[in-house]
Amino acid sequence: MMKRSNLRSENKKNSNLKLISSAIKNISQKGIKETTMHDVSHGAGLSQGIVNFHFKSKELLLIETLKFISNEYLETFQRNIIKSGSDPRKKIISIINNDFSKKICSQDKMAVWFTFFSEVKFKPAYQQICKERDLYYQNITQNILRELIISEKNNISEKNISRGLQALVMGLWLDQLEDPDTFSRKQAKQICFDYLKKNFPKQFKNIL
Amino acid sequence: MMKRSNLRSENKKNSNLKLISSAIKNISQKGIKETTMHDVSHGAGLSQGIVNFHFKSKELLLIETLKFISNEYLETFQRNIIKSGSDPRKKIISIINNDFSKKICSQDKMAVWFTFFSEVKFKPAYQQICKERDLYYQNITQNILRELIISEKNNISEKNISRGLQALVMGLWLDQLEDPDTFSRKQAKQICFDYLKKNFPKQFKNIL
DNA sequence: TATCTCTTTGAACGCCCATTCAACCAAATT
DNA sequence: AATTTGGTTGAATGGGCGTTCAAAGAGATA
Repeated sequence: MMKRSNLRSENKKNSNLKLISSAIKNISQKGIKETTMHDVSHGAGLSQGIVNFHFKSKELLLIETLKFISNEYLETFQRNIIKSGSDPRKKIISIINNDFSKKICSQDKMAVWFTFFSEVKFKPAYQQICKERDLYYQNITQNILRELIISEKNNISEKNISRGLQALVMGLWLDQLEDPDTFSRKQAKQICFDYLKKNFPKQFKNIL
Repeated sequence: MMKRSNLRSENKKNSNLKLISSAIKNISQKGIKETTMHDVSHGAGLSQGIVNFHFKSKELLLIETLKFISNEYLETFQRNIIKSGSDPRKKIISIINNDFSKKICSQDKMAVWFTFFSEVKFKPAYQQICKERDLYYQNITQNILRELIISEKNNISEKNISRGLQALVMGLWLDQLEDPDTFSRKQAKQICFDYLKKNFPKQFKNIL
């Protein structure tokens, strides 16, 4: 089982990755529909028919591409939470820092995300991937916020505040797309921090 | 000048409107790229070449369609503010009520909005229309929030809170798309009201 | 009624692009 | 070295769709 020919499978993985990277780049510059198979394969330094060989069809390539950026997001998300220890305040701050990090909140990535979002309604496969990522985010966040609510001893709705925070992040991401000139990641973060501060004044008074 | 043949110009207007309505319906069900000229014209009860006659090209039809829903939004937005008098609290509440009204925050409309949003980066014409709408919203909202900040006597950033509120609304709209089953307009409104309450506790304590 | 103008029709055209596939090449296996 | 397996190429195919346009229809004008 573990015995796999080396060079070949490495090359295959490489080609897969190059094709997905090329897809991301092209989608971020032109959108899904004006990205052709030729664009993707040549962007990866390969030739015409290769995408169909590796992914069967354009649609399946797109699904793999969405999975890829979704996983990439979740990985840094998890890594950052683990790094921040057990203090719920630090955990939620690390989530926001991650959401507006240079790597995650770049114009290209946002363009790709929202391109896929806009198709979610018509493509069950996309919806599933997005929903999974959302649920994961929501569960983690909601647990952290629950701890904060208990410590703060206020009676706000855990569901509403976590949904609100997630929506706030998404809305600010969208600003990045619509208004790249006046958008600043720093300001976006501050807006999220203010949201936390107003909801948990005691706990965040001195650290934000 | 005012003398215009009656039946003809009426029919023309009618056809225009029918085509735009058909475009909205089709886009909300399939997205822009899978909506064909045939879909649009036949959805309007007309035939193949007619869109090109009225709008020159598919792209120009799309631009007119975006203008149409943008105007529709702005009209109810303005009407609602005027109706709510001069109390800034009532004005901001009416904005939120409008944003999550059945007419504005429907699945179809949201699907169309986000379909266009996702193309904003590649289509200057779309960006202009969206940006204009955004700026209008932002100006009005910011003025209202300024009044609230003064009354409340707190020193929060007028820019940040207005940007935050707008992002919150957009993010909640997006929930409607991604998660239509668990989304509720009532809950979305409540999340926005909570946002106001936390920022202006004195003024909203007893009315939300 | 006859003529002119505006609108509508739908077949025909041509481009674009995803997909296919025979031929080729390189790596693994024997 | 010979054979098998797997990856790559790029020309050819075929379907879909935006656009064009000649012809017809309907309203205005005289």
